[in-house]
Amino acid sequence: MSKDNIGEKLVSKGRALIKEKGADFLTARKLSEASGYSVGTIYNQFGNMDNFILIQNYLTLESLYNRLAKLQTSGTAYHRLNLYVKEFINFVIENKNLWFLVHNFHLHNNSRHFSRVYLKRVVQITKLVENAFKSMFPDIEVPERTLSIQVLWLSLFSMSSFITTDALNSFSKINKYTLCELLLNTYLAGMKVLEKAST
Amino acid sequence: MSKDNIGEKLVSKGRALIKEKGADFLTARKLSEASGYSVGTIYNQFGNMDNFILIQNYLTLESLYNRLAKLQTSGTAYHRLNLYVKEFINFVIENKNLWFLVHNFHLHNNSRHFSRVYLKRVVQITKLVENAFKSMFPDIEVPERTLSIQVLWLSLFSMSSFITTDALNSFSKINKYTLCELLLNTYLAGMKVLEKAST
DNA sequence: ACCAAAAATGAACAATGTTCAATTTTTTTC
DNA sequence: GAAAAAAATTGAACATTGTTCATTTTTGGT
Repeated sequence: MSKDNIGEKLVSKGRALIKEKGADFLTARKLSEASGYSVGTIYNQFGNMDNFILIQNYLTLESLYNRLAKLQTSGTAYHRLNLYVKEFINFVIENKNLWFLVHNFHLHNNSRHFSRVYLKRVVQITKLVENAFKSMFPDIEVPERTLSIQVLWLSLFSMSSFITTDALNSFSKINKYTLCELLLNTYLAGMKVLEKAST
Repeated sequence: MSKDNIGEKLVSKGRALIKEKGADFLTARKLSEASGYSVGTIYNQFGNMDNFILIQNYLTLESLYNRLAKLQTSGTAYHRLNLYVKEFINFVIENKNLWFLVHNFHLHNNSRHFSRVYLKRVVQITKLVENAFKSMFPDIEVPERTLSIQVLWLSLFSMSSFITTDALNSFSKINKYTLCELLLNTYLAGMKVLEKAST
C-alpha cells in the first residue's frame, strides 16, 4: 500500500469520526484505533495533529465552495447572494462538527500556520460573493467594493460559529436563517444608499 | 483567611496570568504555582477549571460593559453607536487574551453551562445598543428592532474573535476599526432604508 | 536468499484536568 | 487550655492528551 493511500485512508476515516462523534473525539489514539494504523504512522503521514486538522479544514472549505459554486449562474445578483447565504447556513448545519473545527482552528492558530493552499480556498469563496457584488454595485470603486465584500463575508463567516454551538439559543430564540438573511439584506440595502451618496 | 478571600486571590492571580502570558498558560498547575495554593484548593473553590474561566469571562464582560456604559449620554444616538464600536475594539485589543477566552469558551460549551449571571452581562451590553437604536429608529416595530439589534451585536461580537488572533491578517490587510465601523454604518444605513420602506 | 533502505510500530515522556485519602488547620466542647 | 470534631488544604495518583524515537517489520533490488 502506497504512502498516499495510507494518508487518504486516515483522512477519510478521521473525517467520518469527526462527523459522527464530534471534533473533540478526534485524537491521535482514537484515529489510530479506528483506522487500524498506529499512532506513529499518523505522525509519519502528517507530522502533527494540527496538520491533519488543517487538511480536514481544507476539505471542508473545498466542499463548501463546491456547494456555492453550483449557484453561480442562478438569478439576479441579489437573488444569488441570498441563495449563497441560505446554502451557506445549510452547509454549516449539515456539517456542524466539521465547521466547528474550522472555527476552532482559526482561533487557536496564528496566521503563519495557515498554508497558502488553505487560504486560497477562503479567497475562492470570497470571489463568488465578489462577482455577485460587481453586478449589483457597478458604480462603487473597486477598493471600496473589495472592502465591503470582506466585511460582509467576515461577518457571516464569524457569525456562523454560533450555529455550530448552542450558545446562540441561550442568548436569543432567533432563527439562524433569519439572522443571516437579515444581516445580508440590511447590509445590501445600506450599500445601495452609500453607493448613491458617493456618486 | 476566609474561603472567599482565597477564591478572590486565585481569580485575580489567574487574571494576571491570562493577561500576561495568554489564555493557554492558564492551567491548574500553573495557577497553583503562581498563587501558592495547591491544585486541590483550586478545585475546592471552583469545582473545575471551566467554572474558573466562566468567572473570568464574567469579569471581562463586566469590564466591557463599564467601559461602554460611560459613553451612554454622549452625542446623538448615531454618534454614540460609533463610539461604542470604537471603544469595543479598543477594549478587545487592550484585552486580547481575556477576550480570546470569552470566544474560546462559548465555542466549547453548550448553552446549559452558561450561568444566568453570565448571560445577564451579555444582555446588559445589548441594552446599551438597544437604547441607541430606540432613538434612531422610533418607527420600527419593537420585535423587528430587537431582531436588528441582535443581528448587529452578534455580528460585531463574533467578528471580534478575529481581532484576538492573527488569522485576519492573512486574509486581508484591512484595518480592524475600519472593518467594524464599515459594518456598523452600512448596516445602519440599510436600516434607515428598510424603516422608511415599512411605513 | 540476502541485505540495505524505508516504513510502521507502540512504549515512553511531558503536560493536561480531575479525584480523593491523608494531612493540617480551625472550631467546638468540656 | 486540652481534647475532640469538623472543615479546609494538600499533593500524589489516575486517565487522557500530543509527541518522539529506538526497535521491529516490510519492501525492493541484486
